[in-house]
Amino acid sequence: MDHTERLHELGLRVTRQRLAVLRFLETTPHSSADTVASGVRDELPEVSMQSVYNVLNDLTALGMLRRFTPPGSAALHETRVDDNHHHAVCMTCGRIEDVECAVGHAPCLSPSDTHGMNIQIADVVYQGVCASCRESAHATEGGASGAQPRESVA
Amino acid sequence: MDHTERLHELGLRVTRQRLAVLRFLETTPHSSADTVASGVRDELPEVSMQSVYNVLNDLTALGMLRRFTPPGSAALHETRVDDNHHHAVCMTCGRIEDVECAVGHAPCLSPSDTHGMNIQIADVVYQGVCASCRESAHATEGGASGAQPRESVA
DNA sequence: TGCCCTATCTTGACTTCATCAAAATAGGGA
DNA sequence: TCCCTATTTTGATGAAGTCAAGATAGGGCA
Ligand SMILES: [Mn+2]
Ligand SMILES: [Mn+2]
Ligand SMILES: [Zn+2]
Ligand SMILES: [Zn+2]
Repeated sequence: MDHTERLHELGLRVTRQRLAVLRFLETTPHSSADTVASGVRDELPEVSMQSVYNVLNDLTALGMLRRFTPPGSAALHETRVDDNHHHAVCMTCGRIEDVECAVGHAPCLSPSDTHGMNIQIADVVYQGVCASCRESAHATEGGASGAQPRESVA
Repeated sequence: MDHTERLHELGLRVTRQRLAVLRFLETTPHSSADTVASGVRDELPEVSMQSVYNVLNDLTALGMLRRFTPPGSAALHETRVDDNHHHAVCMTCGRIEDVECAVGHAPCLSPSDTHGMNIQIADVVYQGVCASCRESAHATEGGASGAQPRESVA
């Protein structure tokens, strides 16, 4: 089913803004509202930021988009919904990879003790260091150049 | 080991601000910077917001505190570190519960395919509806009162 | 096809959460 | 106790996102 059909199904109007956002996220998943706005403006120069936010919010609420928020950055969006996959974020360069669920079908939707909560979503964000960042860190061995995590106390 | 000792171990000065933040989070986990500031001001009325942010950032970076960011709200903090437990957030009232890891010891630190990333942290945020929110929703059955998820499109 | 209603979009102000920079303060080693 | 500098305070600034009101344009229907 294409985007137009799906929007109709949901009782939504098929606007250029909505289609442009959906098309953009189809080819560029894990995009922030800013990134979506820039990308969408290639084919539709006049879209406002507010419209991007509106579209992202509405389509996310209706399950046509998925959103997740990596620590320390803006919310990201993708069209891949309904498979409850996870995300790995590089702590050094910010790269993001999809990670299939480790435990089988609807994994991670069954925590050990939910304290009576009726769990509907499991957002899993792994943080680590990607291969290329490990290499460049190794290359500069103890030096102060190259990709660095942000400085800390003391 | 108490907070003073631990701060010394880390080579940090033992300040009233740091101790107050640690003491407050000991009894009130899952607190935002704002909540921490309010709580800390009971015993130390002069602390600045900036100091609260400084302390939270520094102690988090050094592993003395843990931080996680539930979707749509400010970052929360706790003293319970090193056990990689998870969190369940009620989508209606915002209540937060600790959830032990489902899969054993250092669970969730082993996703199926990490795309070469060296995983160090697994942040798992479950979203659902807590027992008391289910009840009050049931009580008002289709009505427009009571705790409601925020309104959506159309 | 053209009209009309209202969902959607645009504009512009505003909120919240958080960081930056520089001067004042206060740990803690000598 | 004195001094150095880590830490705190103060005040400005930035990023991400929401709110509200008027303008625009989908799309059902004559
Ligand atoms: Mn993804
Ligand atoms: Mn916790
Ligand atoms: Zn990387
Ligand atoms: Zn609840």
